[in-house]
This record gives sequence, C-alpha cells and structure tokens, in this order.
Amino acid sequence: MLETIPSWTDERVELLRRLWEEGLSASQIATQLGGVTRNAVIGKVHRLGLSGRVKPGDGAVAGRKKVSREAEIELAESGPIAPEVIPIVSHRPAPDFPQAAPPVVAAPTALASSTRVTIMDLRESMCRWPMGDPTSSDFHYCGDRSITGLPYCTHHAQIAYQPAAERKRDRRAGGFR
DNA sequence: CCCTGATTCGC
DNA sequence: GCGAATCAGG
Repeated sequence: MLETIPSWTDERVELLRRLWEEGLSASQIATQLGGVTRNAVIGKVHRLGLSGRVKPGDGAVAGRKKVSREAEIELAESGPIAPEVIPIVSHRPAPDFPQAAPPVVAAPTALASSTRVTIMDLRESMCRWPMGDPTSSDFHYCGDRSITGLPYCTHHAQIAYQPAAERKRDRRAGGFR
C-alpha cells in the first residue's frame, strides 16, 4: 500500500537536521524525506532556527570540516576527485561502484552487509562514501569501517585520494569524473 | 533555464 | 505550525 507520509515526526526532524547540517540542499533533503517539497523543508528549517549554515565573513570555514594536512596535500595533488567531508552534494551523474561485497578486514562495525546505511546510521567511524543518487530515496552510504581521521574506508580512500600520476593509469576503477 | 535559500502570508 | 508562492540571487 502507499506509504502515508507523516508530517514532521521526531525522526523526520532529526533527519532534516542532520542532512541540513551536512550541507545538503533543501531540494535534496526534500527528496530524501519524501512527501515534502523543498519549500516545506526550508520552512521547517527556519522554524527550527537552523538557517544560516554558512557565514560569509567568518574567517573559519563554517560548514565544512577541515581536512588533515596530509589529506589536503593529497587532494591538491590529485585534484578534486572526491569532496572531503560529505560527498553527497557532489555532482556525479551515476556512481554505482562495483562495491557489492567488500570483505576487507573483519569489520568490527556491527551493522554492515545487507543493511542500507542511511545518513541516520552513519557514525564517525563509518565510511561516508555515497552510494547512489543523492536525489533519490534509495541513496545511502558505504558504511564500512573508516580509516581513523578520514571519512572513508580503505577501499574508498584509495579511490578518493589517488595520487595524480597514478590516476591516469588506474582511473576507471572509481567512476568519478 | 537550471538551481540555491529567504520571506511572506493564507491556511 | 505548515508550506505554496514569491522574492532575490548564482
């Protein structure tokens, strides 16, 4: 049956908060939530007092976390392959990485395999590599154990932080462009 | 023309 | 409180 769309339940508000703070646009949040328009999202954001994510004039970068020095250098050398903090806003048409079964190391993280890791499930220690279209409702994250200090697991960190030279050769793996 | 958030105001 | 319409901008 059709899912009845509740208005602003605690869950949905929490999700809204989280997505907004992560830097998603109102329209993207709207499609993630489902059943609401971007106007509704914006309206709610204002009612919650969440507006003003980015402060122009503020010396520090408000919305985005600072990357480590190493990662920064790597990014500078490798170019804008992947965004540093939350890649969900990135404009990739259709990622779809063959990342079905990453048996890396015995992942200590509890939830894994079949469960879709949504933004709600994401923890600091989990890989935030985006899977799927951010404007789609089935969007989720990798969720594997992330490297300490980095937002990605070993697998996706390799894709995200490829050295410039190596990139030419082994670029097909990522799907980024 | 696509998008963004901000604001207003009838409901 | 909610969100469509509108506004102002990129």
